[in-house]
Amino acid sequence: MDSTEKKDIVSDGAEGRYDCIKLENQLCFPLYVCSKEIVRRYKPFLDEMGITYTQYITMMVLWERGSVTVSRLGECLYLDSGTLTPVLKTLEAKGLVVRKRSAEDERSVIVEATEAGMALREQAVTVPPRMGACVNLSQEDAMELYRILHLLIDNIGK
Amino acid sequence: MDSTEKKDIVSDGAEGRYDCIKLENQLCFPLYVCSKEIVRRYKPFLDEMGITYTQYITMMVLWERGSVTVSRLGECLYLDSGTLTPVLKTLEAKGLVVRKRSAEDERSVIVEATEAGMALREQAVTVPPRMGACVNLSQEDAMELYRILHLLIDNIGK
DNA sequence: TGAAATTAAATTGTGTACAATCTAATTGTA
DNA sequence: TACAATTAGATTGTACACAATTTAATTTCA
Repeated sequence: MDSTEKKDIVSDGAEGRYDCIKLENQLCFPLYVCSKEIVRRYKPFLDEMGITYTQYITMMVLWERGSVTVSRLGECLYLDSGTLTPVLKTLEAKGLVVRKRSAEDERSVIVEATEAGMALREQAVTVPPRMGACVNLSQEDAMELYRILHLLIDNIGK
Repeated sequence: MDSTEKKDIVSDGAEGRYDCIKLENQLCFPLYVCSKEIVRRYKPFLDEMGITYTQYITMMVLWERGSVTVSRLGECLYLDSGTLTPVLKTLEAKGLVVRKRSAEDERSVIVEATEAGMALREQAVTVPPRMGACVNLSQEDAMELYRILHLLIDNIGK
């Protein structure tokens, strides 16, 4: 059984030819699934805050940096204006951010958190501990994952 | 400098309180970025085939399994009918798949690749080698990443 | 057996993502 | 200094992704 199985893997040319496009042999697919599913897990916590995941990471940048231009925001989040413009309009409609044209360069739009936006930070700090429990990776695996993902991001950026 | 820096990290209470919601301390964010950016890298290759990433992974399941129901497809791809129905209609319009109601259970819809859909497999096998070059991870890191992502998927599924 | 519960897809509505294009402001340079 | 090139955002169009709801078929079980 062992030897025939081994033989199969090597000799089965018909199977081997398409191995590289099997779902289970992809690296991209589990990446895509993990991203999607973890964002989905965030939803109940973010619902409490009345924002979506994209809005959440946008607020993270504003909490950390105060005010930033749309283009800087795009660099931080790997998103373009086609995505950010509607997200920022939504956040503005919710009263969490304000947008204003830069005085020095009228092309740029400066975004910053309002008082309500900054206040949301207090609810936000309760999210990671609760998420961590549900991700449930060992410290070593989490660090390894972190390291490799950032390596990958650097490589993709070329 | 070293000691003051160390002291800062420990003593700066104002910063420390919000560390957990800094973008750089997230695990989910690089996951989200990697997924997005890698899918974007696939685009030129998939454009040659005339399909999108979601359509590509759908075809992978069909190439591998022959015919499957929409719900089985959803289990494989972690997608629901709200996403799959329009994707499958598009693939059908392109002549790559056919959909038919199951005879045994009229609720189920069976999807399978057409001849044109199966033929596309020949172009598909050229994609992973070309993508691999652009991802550029060591064999060890790729395997580690694969392992941890699947661990994560298992954990999230609870 | 027949009504209630369950299941499978489809539909609807909201919110991203991103390519491509457009407009307006700024910069570079001949 | 005009004018071409660049840059910043916004807009448009296409394609997911998912929650919630709906419809139709099948199962359960009182």
